[in-house]
Amino acid sequence: MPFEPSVQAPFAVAVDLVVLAVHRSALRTLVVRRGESPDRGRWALPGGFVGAQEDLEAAAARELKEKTGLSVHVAGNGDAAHLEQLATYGDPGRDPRTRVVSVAHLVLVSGLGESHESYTGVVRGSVLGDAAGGEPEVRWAPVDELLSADSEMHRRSSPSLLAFDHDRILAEGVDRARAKIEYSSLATAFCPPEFTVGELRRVYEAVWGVALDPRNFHRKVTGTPGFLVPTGGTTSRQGGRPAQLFRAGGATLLNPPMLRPEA
Amino acid sequence: MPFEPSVQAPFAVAVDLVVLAVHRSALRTLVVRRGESPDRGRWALPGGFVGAQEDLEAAAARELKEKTGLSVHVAGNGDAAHLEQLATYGDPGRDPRTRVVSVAHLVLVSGLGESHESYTGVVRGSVLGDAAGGEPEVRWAPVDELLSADSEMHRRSSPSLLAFDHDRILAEGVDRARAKIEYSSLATAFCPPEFTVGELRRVYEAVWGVALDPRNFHRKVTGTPGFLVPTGGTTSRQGGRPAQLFRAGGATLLNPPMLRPEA
DNA sequence: CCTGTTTATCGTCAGTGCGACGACTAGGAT
DNA sequence: ATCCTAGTCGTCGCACTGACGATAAACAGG
Repeated sequence: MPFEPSVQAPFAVAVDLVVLAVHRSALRTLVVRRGESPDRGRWALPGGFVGAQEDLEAAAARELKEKTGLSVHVAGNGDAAHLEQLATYGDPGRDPRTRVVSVAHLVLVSGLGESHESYTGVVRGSVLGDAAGGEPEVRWAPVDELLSADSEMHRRSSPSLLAFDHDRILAEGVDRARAKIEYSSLATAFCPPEFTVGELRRVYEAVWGVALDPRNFHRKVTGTPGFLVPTGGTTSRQGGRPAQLFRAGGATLLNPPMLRPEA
Repeated sequence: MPFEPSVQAPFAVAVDLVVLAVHRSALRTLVVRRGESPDRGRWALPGGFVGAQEDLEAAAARELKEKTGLSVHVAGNGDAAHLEQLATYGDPGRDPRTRVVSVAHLVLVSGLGESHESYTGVVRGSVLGDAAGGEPEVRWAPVDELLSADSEMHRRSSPSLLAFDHDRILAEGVDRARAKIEYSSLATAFCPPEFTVGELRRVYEAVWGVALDPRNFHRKVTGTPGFLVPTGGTTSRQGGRPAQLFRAGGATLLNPPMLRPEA
């Protein structure tokens, strides 16, 4: 009994965003407090419905722009964020209202400005007033909190912190980021245009949640051709001995990869 | 001007399948000849629309069952095929009829039975009669042909062999498979339940399109704990000295990975 | 039976890359 | 001056890989 294609359900198609940044040695993600009816008041990943003539990637970029003001150069090493498709979630019943198929996207933004004020400012400064009138509540939540709450949910079967199936989406987005900085130069997307080896190392440490040996890390990244190009300048914004500044090089794939400590 | 969610277009949601197998030292994919109006007569990836209350993965498994008769153990090392989500394609205009968002899936099936008859039989034997009445034309096409035709398309701007944007979907599916057998034990999904080291090596050679040193390959796979489990039996179905038979072990991630020759 | 062919399996050896860690450098703070 | 912090250069041993020799166990054909 083959499925009959002429009977088609009314599908809604949405995009959800896992926006990741490293701030104060923590991997953080952007969450918004829901003002709408299902899961009202819970935190959720930013997202929205796809327009009738809108490309999926364009919808994701538009949502990002609305929520953070950031532009994306898709797969481009420009001044903007990195955006890529993550996975699609379409369980019937994941949204109690109607059948919603949501295409999740992963966004990596530069977040090394350590001042908390200017950091949240990148969100505050550009959120357009939503239909509800007031500014939506937006937060850079440490991923650890959200995910450990998730595993705690498994133990005590308490409801998760995030609405819908957004825990799972976040977990898979974080997994993807953790895996991808291993074999690509994507970690530089978390850094400002110019950065030091130490700053890049702190990105890896925050994303992986491990400590890396500064000497071996330095040898590895400076020894991989095309990964980093020195700009000539130095900075001492971290204290200690001034460090060389680098830009991201042309290489996107790291071969051999950056090894993540196992344990 | 934020996008207004209340205005929602009529989306159709479909699944497309990149079904890969290794047969006669070639990586092949399952294509069906279209009998419907757009691109009628062209080859296309198998696929179909998602049911109103149907999960995406369930829809993919159903389509696979209808087209090949194969069952899937999702992420299970059982007797059946491997299925995983690949990516979602939603460009407006990718289907001239209506807005179709298609969730592509990757399926790896065991195909080492070298008899061509029994091999196509796995398709023939179980295709349910489609609405059109006759049996749909189904073919295991070597991936090289389809993709080289694709690159030829770029040179001479001739229309591609596959309908819609299925060249791109196939290319990304093949890329995923090529990348994934590098750091996971997924290559065993191309093999029957019991197989020899040489058979596994020929899978790698077919998927990557390279020649591997039999001695180093043997050392590598037998030296990785949890990758292969000897069953005790031997076989000489390949001619030459009889080889030990193995089953896939519990390990799913290979660490260190199987290295793909660069050049 | 002997020989060539095919495939499987075991070893050897040199080169590469990584983890562990010592040593030195160049700034700021006290 | 002395500590403290962070960056940078070296060294050593180990693990793994690539190249390749050698042996083993089947079959085909003379």
